[in-house]
Formats: sequence, structure tokens, C-alpha cells
Amino acid sequence: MYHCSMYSRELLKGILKPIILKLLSEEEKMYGYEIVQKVKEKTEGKLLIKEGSLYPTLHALTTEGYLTTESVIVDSRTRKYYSLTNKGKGLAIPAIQELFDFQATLKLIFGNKNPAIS
Amino acid sequence: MYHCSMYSRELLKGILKPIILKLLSEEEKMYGYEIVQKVKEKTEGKLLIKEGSLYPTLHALTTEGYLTTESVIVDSRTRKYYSLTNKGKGLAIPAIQELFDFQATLKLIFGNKNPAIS
DNA sequence: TGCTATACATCATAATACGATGTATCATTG
DNA sequence: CAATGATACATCGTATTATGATGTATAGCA
Repeated sequence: MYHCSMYSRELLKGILKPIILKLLSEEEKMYGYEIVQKVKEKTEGKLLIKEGSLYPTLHALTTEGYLTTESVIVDSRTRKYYSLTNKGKGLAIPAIQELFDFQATLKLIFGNKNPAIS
Repeated sequence: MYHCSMYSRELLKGILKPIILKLLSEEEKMYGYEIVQKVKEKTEGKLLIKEGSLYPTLHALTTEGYLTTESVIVDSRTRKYYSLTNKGKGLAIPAIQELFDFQATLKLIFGNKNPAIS
């Protein structure tokens, strides 16, 4: 079997990068802590991004050229704003589409709520 | 931060076990190859379970007491049927519910198809 | 004869979310 | 005033797991 899922291996494992890309495609620029709060708010507390996941991922996306950063001091605390580069916007579109499709595919399997367990 | 997502770490990484549990809660008993085909069929070819993933997972679920097996020879080829134990049914219900919720939560973030990229 | 489908299996690897841990400031509250 | 919790960043080792590669074997078809 040479061929794979329509969905990349990364997607099946991880939804963090797509989430970041999705939020940044809606918000222009955001800082790490804000992303954590936004996801919490959007998902009604059901999805809590961990710092140990988020910051390394933001760094990775930046290193790969998908994000740029801008540091701002607010109330003596550092905020590191992230925004999509053009390359990042190019990545965001298929990534978001992919996860949208993935969500729809899950529904094909898990759509009906009540399992038929005898 | 002591507390986690509503969703288990396993879920965020893997959807294979829930898929198996879901199918076996609908079908009574299935063999490995049949599961691969069923997922392919249900998802219109978008999700292709790999043998390298499926068989080890079936073995693990069996070892953990969630599945029982029954081997049958059909056309000189072995079919190993798997079915849920009572313990397995107990696992299936929350696992399916969890993935159903997860799917709905993804929709909260990725629900609107068109990203607002300027 | 070779290819595809059926049908099982194992193993090493790569990817990544997380827990634990650390630093630092500010606001609140007993 | 001291303690707590929220804000805000960071790093690192670990555990988990889907997959590719590989192997065995039968059946059917071109």
C-alpha cells in the first residue's frame, strides 16, 4: 500500500499548529497567553492549550518562517506578538481547510450520538 | 496549571482506538481487514487505516481485556474476528462520546470554512 | 508469470503534546 | 505584610502512537 490518508500524518497527530494558524488568520496578531485564553474561550473551556506545547510550537513556526514576532512591554511584562508572514498565510489556508475536512470526516464516523451497543 | 483538557491526551493524539470501538459497537464482530475497508467506505476514502497501526492496536486492546478474538478459516485464509467484551463496551461508550464531543469542539474553532486572511 | 486483493504480523522511527520546572511582574485579599 | 493567583514568557525530558518497511501466505485474474 503506497498511498496514504487524505490527511497528513501531522494532522492526525496534532491540531495545535492548525489552531494557531486559524486564530492568527482571524486576529492579525496575538501573543502566546492570549492564544491560550482565546482557545479556552472559543471552546468553552473544553480545550486548554498547555504552555509546554504552545511556546515550542510558536518558536518552531517562527523558525520555519511562517510567523514573525514583535515584542512589546505592557505593565513591565513582555508580550511577544506573533503574526502570519506571507508564507504563513500560504500555509494557513490549506491547513485550515484540511482540519475543516477532518472535522467533517470524523462526523461521518462519529456523527450519530448513540452507539448501538446491545 | 494542574488541570487538563476535557479531552485526554490520548484522544488528541489518536483516533484509532475510538474508531475501532465505534465500529465494533455497531457491528458485533469484525476482522482487521474488514475494519480497514469499513473506515475507507464510511469516510469515502478520506481516512485509510494502515495495517501497521491497526494490528498492533487490536492486539493492545485485546491484551487490555477490551476485545476477544475468534479465528475462522475462510478460503484457506485466516480471519481473526474481534468483538467487544463487557469491559470493552464500558470503554466504548465514553470513548465514543469523547470523540463526538471532540468533533463538535473542533467545529467551534474550524466551523466557518472561509478564513479571514487579508 | 506477475499483479492485485485478501489477511495476518512485527519493529524501528519520527513526530509532538505534555508535565515539570523556572523566572518575573502585578493585583488582590486575608 | 504575606500569600495567592493571574499574567507572561521559556526549556527539556518523556510518553505516546501512527506509520513505513518488511515479511508470510493464499486466491484470482490477465
